[in-house]
Amino acid sequence: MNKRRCYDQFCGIARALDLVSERWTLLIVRNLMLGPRRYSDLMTELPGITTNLLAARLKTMEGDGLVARTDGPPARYALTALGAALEPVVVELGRWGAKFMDQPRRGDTVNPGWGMLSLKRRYRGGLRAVVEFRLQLNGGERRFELVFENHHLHVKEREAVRPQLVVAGPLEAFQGWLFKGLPPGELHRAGKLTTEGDPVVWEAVQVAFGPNDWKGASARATASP
Amino acid sequence: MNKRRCYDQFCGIARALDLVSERWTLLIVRNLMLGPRRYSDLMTELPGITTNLLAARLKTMEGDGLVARTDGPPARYALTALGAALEPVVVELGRWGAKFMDQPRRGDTVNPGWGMLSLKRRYRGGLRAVVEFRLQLNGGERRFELVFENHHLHVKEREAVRPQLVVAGPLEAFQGWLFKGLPPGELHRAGKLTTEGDPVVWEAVQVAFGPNDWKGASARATASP
DNA sequence: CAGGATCCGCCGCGATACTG
DNA sequence: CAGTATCGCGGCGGATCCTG
Repeated sequence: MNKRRCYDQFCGIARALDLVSERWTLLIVRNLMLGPRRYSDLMTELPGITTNLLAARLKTMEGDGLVARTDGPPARYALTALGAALEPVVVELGRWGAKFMDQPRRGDTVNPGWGMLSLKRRYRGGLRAVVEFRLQLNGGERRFELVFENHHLHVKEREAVRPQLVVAGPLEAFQGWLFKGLPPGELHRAGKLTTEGDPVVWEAVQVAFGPNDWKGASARATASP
Repeated sequence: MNKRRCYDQFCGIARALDLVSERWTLLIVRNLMLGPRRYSDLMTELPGITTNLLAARLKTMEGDGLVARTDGPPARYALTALGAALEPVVVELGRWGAKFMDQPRRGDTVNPGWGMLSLKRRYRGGLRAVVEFRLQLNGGERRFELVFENHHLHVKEREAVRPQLVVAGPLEAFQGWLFKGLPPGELHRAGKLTTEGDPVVWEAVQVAFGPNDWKGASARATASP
């Protein structure tokens, strides 16, 4: 018993897949990238997963050192340093998968948090700031902290600590700006984005996000002759 | 019939996993990254796969546009541009998996080609050259073409076209140099590496490969507080 | 009610045998 | 050489049941 399926190949890629290629594992990592979550949070934010699989995955991921369970109550699951180091893998998967993201298909579930995570691969670098996004959606609000470092963007779902800029508005306004390429000044139908804080940072944030590389060749893609 | 298992989430990561998360798929991509292969080549170079699964994977991957089958004889499978665009995903998986590559475990199969591919993530950039590596191993020789561009290293298993440098030696000598950090001048037990061509390029190649980031924090890793 | 555990049916997977 | 056919098992999905 308890012998897991593995490739038995002396290769980093195969070793990695031994640990993360089971179904749901990388999506759990994705969701935990926004911050620690409770079991029930993951159940609702991972549409389609079943309780037995979530429990099993969290157990093996904890055993492998990818996530740590902080005893509660309530118990929370968080990425360890090892699990967080999967971020480049997840980001590159998202970059590649963006080619197929023209439209939501019927039956697709949508989560604003996933869109926030996709900003990681669009950040062009060169900014240093802490920004908070407040997405208003039917009756609620979700707050994301964006920490821009020189070559990396951190995104967490939580209140930002001492943000230099707060951008607030309905979800549709953020979508229009970030994913449909509308200038923030022309978001009439979707409602407007309001900002509070340093206008210089606001300008820089708009510049810092590259285009959504829908189907286009990715910036780092290999040219294949 | 023919409805594949998918996550039904409007998220690039989930979309990508819908296409490549089945078992063996990314390892087929890995092996094809070295160049086109025949069915029987893949069978021998993917230890553990069974013929029914290889046939099934190649069929769905061809249907998804990841690989193209060139009618033979002999028929060959090659990555399409879409499939080749998975390279960053595979490379980042290998970077993460390198943390677990201290030693081959018993039962592990080893393939020098996988080691050559791992050089992609270790290339520090800044070089422009075409180099050929000739790995001598029990009774045979395998030749790899390394094309160094400013920010990217191409690796194919084939004779290099007009290489400025040829490095030849037993497999163990390459392993000692590239994976055990021995200076090429001190490879006495493993046999020596001989070079032919531009000595300036040879110097630059030795500098161009960063350390094998065994367990260490990767250069681009996210620092997690 | 949060946080799981248990049971069952199905299909993806692995092993082997067989075919053009 | 390049696959197809068949079969058993275990991972997975769906549902229900337990326990603080």
